[in-house]
Amino acid sequence: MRILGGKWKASILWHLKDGPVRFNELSRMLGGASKKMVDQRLKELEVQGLVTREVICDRPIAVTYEITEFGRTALDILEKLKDWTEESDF
Amino acid sequence: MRILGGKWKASILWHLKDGPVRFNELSRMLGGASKKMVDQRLKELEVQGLVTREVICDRPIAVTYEITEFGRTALDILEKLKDWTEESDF
DNA sequence: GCAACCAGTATACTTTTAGTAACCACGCTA
DNA sequence: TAGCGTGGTTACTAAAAGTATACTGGTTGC
Repeated sequence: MRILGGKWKASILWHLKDGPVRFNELSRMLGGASKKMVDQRLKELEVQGLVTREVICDRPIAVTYEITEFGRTALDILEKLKDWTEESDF
Repeated sequence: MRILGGKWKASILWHLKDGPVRFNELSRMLGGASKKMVDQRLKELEVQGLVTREVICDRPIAVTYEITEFGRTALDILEKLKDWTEESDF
């Protein structure tokens, strides 16, 4: 729970599952999350090795975030959790 | 995360896996958790249907908490999470 | 030159969660 | 009858998590 808990980490991983996504795109996907939150969570996920940060070009500054193989193993478990919540009546 | 998150719920379910446990016994098992914390989490788990509360009013007031079948399905997933954290280097 | 977009940073604030300490009513035992 | 253990409750504080808003410095397109 310390590693994957909180309001946003699972959502971030979920939104990265189909490939790299840019910072602002991700912010929009997450709707209610402030940039600060997205930024903080991404930094944590990067330190944890679940996500990688890549600067695509300096000129029009572009950064993408991509889920790692290790991050996908986390996502597998999060999907099981999701299935469980959907089977029950929460 | 809203359902199973927080610092104590997973530990409580874990300690109930081998059968009913009394309130104070559970408090001691959880070490650093105050009675208030244990009480609050148990109430939530009861509302969620993961745990049942039974008053065994033998005259010396005794209450036990027991994990439900549904609670065990949650425990299965929490064990997967635990395995995952142990495979990685957290 | 201006607006809008990019990837952030800074600061202040509110809300939620965790935790402490003291208390109650009851029963048992020395 | 004093002190312990049982299952709580109440009032409070501290810390973590999240929100809001403004800001920087650069780029793109008109």
